[in-house]
Amino acid sequence: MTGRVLPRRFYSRPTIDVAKDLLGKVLRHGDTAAIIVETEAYLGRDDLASHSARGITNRTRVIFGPPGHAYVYLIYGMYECLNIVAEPDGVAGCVLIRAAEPLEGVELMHARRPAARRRVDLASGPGKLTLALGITRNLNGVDLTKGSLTVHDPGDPPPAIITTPRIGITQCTDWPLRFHVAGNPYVSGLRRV
DNA sequence: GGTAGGATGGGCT
DNA sequence: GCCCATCCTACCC
Repeated sequence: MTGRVLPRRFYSRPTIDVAKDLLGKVLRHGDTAAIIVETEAYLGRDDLASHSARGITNRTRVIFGPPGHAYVYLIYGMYECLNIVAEPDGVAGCVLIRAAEPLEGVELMHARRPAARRRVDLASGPGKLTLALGITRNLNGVDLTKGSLTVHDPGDPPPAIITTPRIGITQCTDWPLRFHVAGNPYVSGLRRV
């Protein structure tokens, strides 16, 4: 496999630190794997753009739970987004996985995403990424330190990180909580020539 | 090359 | 009933 599975303590830290440190790590699900190249931090309480801003509900319960678990939700009635819960148990905070570079199971990803003509488009967005890796809402709440959905540390040196405001939100639009690998062609929203 | 609009369903007021 | 952490297509330069 691609390095050791990230331990619980990796996730039991400030959400922003987890969001940055997830860049370059390998996300695995079933027969597919991809290198995380773009993330966004969603904080608790004062972050009105986060689902947890309004407190614990049936949907947001996972975000307040123990770190290292998956929060998967449906967006716009058609797509699913993968988040990874951070902060100690009882504290809200999660990291949206926005884009990844396909590593294994590329043929399977193309079959799941026929609209993607090129490899760089397979997982270059939060909805695309879950489709390519076959991640759905039935993985909501699963433990990422064991099971079919895991994150691994390939042991590479930390990448150079660019920080920008988050994308696609209507609240807290200026907060610098989006992170991506500098110069990486697999991030979302790039113009293709 | 660029963009406007539609698909589609769950969560919350 | 309205909002939404999105993506794709059609259409227009």
